[in-house]
Amino acid sequence: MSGLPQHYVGFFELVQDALSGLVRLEHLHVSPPVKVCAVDASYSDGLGRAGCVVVSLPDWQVHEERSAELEVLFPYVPGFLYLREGPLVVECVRRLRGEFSVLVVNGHGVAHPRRAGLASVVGLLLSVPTVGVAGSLLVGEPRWRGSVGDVVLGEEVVGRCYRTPGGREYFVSPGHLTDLETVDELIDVTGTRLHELVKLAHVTASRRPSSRSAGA
DNA sequence: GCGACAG
DNA sequence: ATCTTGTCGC
Repeated sequence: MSGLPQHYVGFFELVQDALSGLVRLEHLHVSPPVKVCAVDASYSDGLGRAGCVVVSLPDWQVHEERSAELEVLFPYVPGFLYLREGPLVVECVRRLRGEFSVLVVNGHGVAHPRRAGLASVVGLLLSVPTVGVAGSLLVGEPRWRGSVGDVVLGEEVVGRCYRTPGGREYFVSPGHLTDLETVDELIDVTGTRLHELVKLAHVTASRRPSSRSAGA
């Protein structure tokens, strides 16, 4: 019922533990104007498709879009999203030709049971700065201070949270080569619309690839 | 044993 | 995530 062979779960946990030991949370200064890349995945039948989009801030101009399709081999299991979406995301971002400062991943970074969510794993494998943006918490609890706040895990602040005018809540955590301050700076630039970057990536991931990919 | 649980 | 009609609101 778990969706993953029981005896493999422990192994995948070890892999994730090893990866989390390689995660480096260091400051990446983000100030406008800056190009960021957002990535997300979509599914149809047994096919998965990731889409990524490079957007400049604060003008929100789209500079490049790319996508990648792969057969889906893993089910979704909380805590193991990297097995399902990691390959898709990595392949998609690798197809980008242009540059970007930070990769925004739909999922958690270090706000994870083993401190290595999809955003962290992808950042490690691609050696690029990443942050994770999620619509709900996997672990930890929010400490609201108005429309923004901290995501606390034990005694440690592992991320930030913010509430949109519409009441939606989002949780942001560093993935790799970024830190809480980077997250704050990103939220400063995008306001309460950081998740809209992921939304753009989702549109790209949902759109079937045109004969030849688009770029700048 | 029971509930929680990114996408 | 994804499958879908109706419905609420600017």
